[in-house]
Amino acid sequence: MAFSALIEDFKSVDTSSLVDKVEAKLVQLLKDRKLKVGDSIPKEIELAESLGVSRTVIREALLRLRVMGLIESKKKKGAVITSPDIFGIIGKSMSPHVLDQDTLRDMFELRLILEIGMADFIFQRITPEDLAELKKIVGKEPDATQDYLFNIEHEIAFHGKLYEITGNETLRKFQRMLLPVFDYVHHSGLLKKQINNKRFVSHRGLVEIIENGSPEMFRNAMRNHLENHFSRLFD
Amino acid sequence: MAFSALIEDFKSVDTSSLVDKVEAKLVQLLKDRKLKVGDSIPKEIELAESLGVSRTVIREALLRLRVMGLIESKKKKGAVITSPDIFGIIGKSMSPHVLDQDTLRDMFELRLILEIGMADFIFQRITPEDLAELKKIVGKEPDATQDYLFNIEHEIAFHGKLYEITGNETLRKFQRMLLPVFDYVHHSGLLKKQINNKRFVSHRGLVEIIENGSPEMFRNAMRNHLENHFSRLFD
DNA sequence: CCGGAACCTCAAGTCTTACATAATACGAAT
DNA sequence: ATTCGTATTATGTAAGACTTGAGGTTCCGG
Repeated sequence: MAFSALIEDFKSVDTSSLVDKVEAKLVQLLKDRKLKVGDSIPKEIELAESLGVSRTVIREALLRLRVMGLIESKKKKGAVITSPDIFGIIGKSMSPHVLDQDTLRDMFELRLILEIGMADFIFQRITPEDLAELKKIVGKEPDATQDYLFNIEHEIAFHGKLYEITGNETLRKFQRMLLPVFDYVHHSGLLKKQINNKRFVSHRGLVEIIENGSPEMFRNAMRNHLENHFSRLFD
Repeated sequence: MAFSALIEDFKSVDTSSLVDKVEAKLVQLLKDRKLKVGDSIPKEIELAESLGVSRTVIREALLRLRVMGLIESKKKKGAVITSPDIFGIIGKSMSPHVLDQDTLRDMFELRLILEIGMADFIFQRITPEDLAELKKIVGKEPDATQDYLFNIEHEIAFHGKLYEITGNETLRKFQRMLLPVFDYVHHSGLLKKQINNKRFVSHRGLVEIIENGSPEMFRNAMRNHLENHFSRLFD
């Protein structure tokens, strides 16, 4: 079919803007050069001249890379490669208000998935100090009647510590990004079912399992601990 | 100490650039106005005038929002709000080559966490059609001696289907982002331990559990299924 | 009355030039 | 030699002009 081939050709005319092309070229340049973090790239003017476009276009392309966290530009040094802090970047752009409801719900679920799934890493990497700190945290565990804000604070401290124990920095960042979303979903009217405050496995119980149990036991206990959230999703 | 207080004061001097401020103002504007997707924001020139800065600055601020996926600008229409596709955005910026080793390893682990943690959602939301498709996929499960590429393809098909079953679109996007990273880490020399090809619980076994078992059983089976990866991390 | 072609308009995209700012390098002065 | 100031340099900000392409309008022909 000469026709479909032709269509394909038409499709392939680049509808992309100048900046798009430059951006692609720069990214490719970065990849090719096997750049390391801290390495610096040519000056804006040099790039402009060598690519035959204005400095404006170069700046816009560089700006994109900067927003994506690929580079960082200093006043005199020019631009240097940086290791992108993925979730830091998204975190900025992602306040709950701008996300649609489906995504919000998805992220709510994502937290549950993570905390159940990370059992093995907790057991593998926990140190005696970690355990001591966990015990200290649950030592102050408030009962259900206690002040609401204090409960929240305690929740964050405990679960945050668990993430920390996994030794997975990316996971922690991810959690920090999820945190406001989770809170938002939890309290906005997004989930129809009411908040259930039955207590299942407590933080104390989880720590007990971390100390004497297995990842398998922990997963089940955590699943149980999170039952209040699950029931709002599933019932 | 008057000194440290002074230092604190000095820290609080506004080191942010003009564009930073404008960006913040715009984001705030978006939040305040309770904008809906598809709504459009003022023209660049108007913004420039009303904020008292040059169009250049406005453009850069807008560009940031665009890169973050908050807005989209058309030739004549001006800029309109869009629902940000979080992982789509990062996916673009995030080829394995630009990530440092720790982050790569973190993301490798993240996949393991997700697949173990998502058990409940699979059981809750699977449909008979999903189950049939899973069976069809494992029906073609290659044995270990088979062609390497075919194995990869099969892996992706099977695990990808599991993500799909969870009904969590954000999770799927996250996985698609993780995929190349996982593959990269798996084959680069990042993990010292050799690839182990012992077979543990098979895909077939997982499907069997999905059909007749419980989330609890599935988590353990999946943990076992992924043992080859875990052992490379832990041993 | 309707369809559509030619034209117009507008806002974003691109380019150019000029100046401001901040970090570094280097040299002079104490 | 240390310190201060100055020159240099590359990014940051500004302003103005021109280009482009998508939307709207007019007006002609059916």
